[in-house]
Amino acid sequence: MSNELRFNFNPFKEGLNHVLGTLEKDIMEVLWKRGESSVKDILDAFPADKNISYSAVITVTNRMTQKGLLKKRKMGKAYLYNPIYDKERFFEIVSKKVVEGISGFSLKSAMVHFVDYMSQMDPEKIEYFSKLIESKRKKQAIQNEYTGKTGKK
Amino acid sequence: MSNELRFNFNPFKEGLNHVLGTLEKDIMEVLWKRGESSVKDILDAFPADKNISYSAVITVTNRMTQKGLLKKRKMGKAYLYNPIYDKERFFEIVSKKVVEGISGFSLKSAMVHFVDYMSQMDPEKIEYFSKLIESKRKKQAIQNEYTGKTGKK
DNA sequence: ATTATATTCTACACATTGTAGAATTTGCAA
DNA sequence: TTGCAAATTCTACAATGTGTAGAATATAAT
Repeated sequence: MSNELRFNFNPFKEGLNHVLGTLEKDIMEVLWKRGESSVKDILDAFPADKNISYSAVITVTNRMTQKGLLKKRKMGKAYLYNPIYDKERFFEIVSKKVVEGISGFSLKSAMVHFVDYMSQMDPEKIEYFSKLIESKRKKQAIQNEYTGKTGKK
Repeated sequence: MSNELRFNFNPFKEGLNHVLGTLEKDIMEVLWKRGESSVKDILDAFPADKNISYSAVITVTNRMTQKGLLKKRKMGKAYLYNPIYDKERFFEIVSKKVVEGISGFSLKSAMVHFVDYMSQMDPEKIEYFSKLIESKRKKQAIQNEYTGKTGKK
């Protein structure tokens, strides 16, 4: 069984909802905040006005477990759920996969729009990015000296 | 009625299937190749071994029309379908939206992985990219001289 | 052993995509 | 002008993903 994390990216949503459904997102956020939690814990953590059944939560946490988002372990009579990836790592994984995907889809467009996007941001952002690239280029240049290669991987 | 193009991006597929279903993709490719075509034209353009019904194609072309991918016009007794965006433009639109999405999702990760991705490519690619950025920075610097602003939008 | 509580099972709703049969419409040709 | 071939529309089912929850069942702790 492949346990690799699978997801879709919806460009028309925001934040975690790019990748997760509404309830999935709520659950994920509770787990990241509280750490390992039972279904009851999760329900208790929801705002009082959020009316959602025990069953609904359990169904979704189990689906998330199958999807490779959560792991669970039995503790007493209940299961405790915990994210497989912490929040940073999760964003990391999604970013990587989407960036690779969109780069493979159309590298040139991706580059152009990426720069466009950044140019609307702080100059700091673009600065940081420039530095990232320069350091990468230097690394490559050094490697090429050693290997005599062209840099193509 | 909002006619804006809507799509999901599946990072685990390839090429057009990042964004389109299998049949949708086949249809789109026929239309980009042949230009305006009837359902029959599309069916004829499919490889002989591809067994797909007239109804199936018509259903999907109509759904694609609703989704903002195709437009249709009546010609004789049949409808002719045509992509709203040519292939370049389509890739353009998808790239832009996904890049904006993933940048908003996690700019720093996006930057890092974007550079990583390119560093596995030709040095030319990274070079091109560096230039894009530098020219953008210069443009901004000039603008700032005029406006006295910080560059923040 | 009882019981509160947690799980499992099942199921329905909606959205997207693939698929296609049946019924109906329609344009053109004779 | 009418009849037929061809095209459309209508309807429907399957699979997948997500939200939702009731009913039945299992189980741990007292």
